[in-house]
Amino acid sequence: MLSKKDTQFAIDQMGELFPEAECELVHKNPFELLIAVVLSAQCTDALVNKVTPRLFEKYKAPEDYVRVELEELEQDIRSIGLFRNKAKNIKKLSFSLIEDFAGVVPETREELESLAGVGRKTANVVTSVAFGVPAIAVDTHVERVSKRLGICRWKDNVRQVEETLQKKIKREDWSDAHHRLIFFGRYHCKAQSPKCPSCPLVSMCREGKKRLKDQLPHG
DNA sequence: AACTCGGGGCA
DNA sequence: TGCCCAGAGTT
Repeated sequence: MLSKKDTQFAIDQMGELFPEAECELVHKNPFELLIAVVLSAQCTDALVNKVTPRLFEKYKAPEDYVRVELEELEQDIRSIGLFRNKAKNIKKLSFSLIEDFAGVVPETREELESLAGVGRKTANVVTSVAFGVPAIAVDTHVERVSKRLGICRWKDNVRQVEETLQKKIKREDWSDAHHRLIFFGRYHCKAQSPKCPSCPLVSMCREGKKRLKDQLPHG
């Protein structure tokens, strides 16, 4: 596995490659952030940002989502993938917020994870972005990059990936590191054809060296 | 552990 | 135009 020092170096390099890497969700309150992150499951933030302005104009509070007809909510988010699941989850989640949390978005990961449509990744994003609790949300980009580079082990589950990253990265750097890993994974260390030949990290990357040697797909 | 949900992006 | 992407929930 990559040492703490090498991990830090790798993440610095990602920052140089993508200086623009930062949070793409710009929502003022925790409730809107929560809805936005739930919507963003399995699709890009850019796509979510297309529907949220209209959505948040129409729905201000959990009560608004509880009251609306499911079909109407589905229509309001239909340009996003998995809109039927998401509409259902948002209605359930809003109901739970009112019933269990007095209409206020809870601040702990455990409480957030009890809400429909909120898994570990979404919960981590909400606690870190809305409540300033440092966390590294492990999405598929973060997981893939961490495994390819050898920051964590191949067989690690999401939770182990998260723990390893938090151990190897200084707490005050978690937020930056998170976004750098995501940008690097999305645009450079892509799932299908990672850009190994032009990657500043191949020399320390087990997977990169292997892909080049074995002529595995790479761009 | 595998499958499902579904539109968007890219080859 | 068809393959691949991205999380959470269900079985």
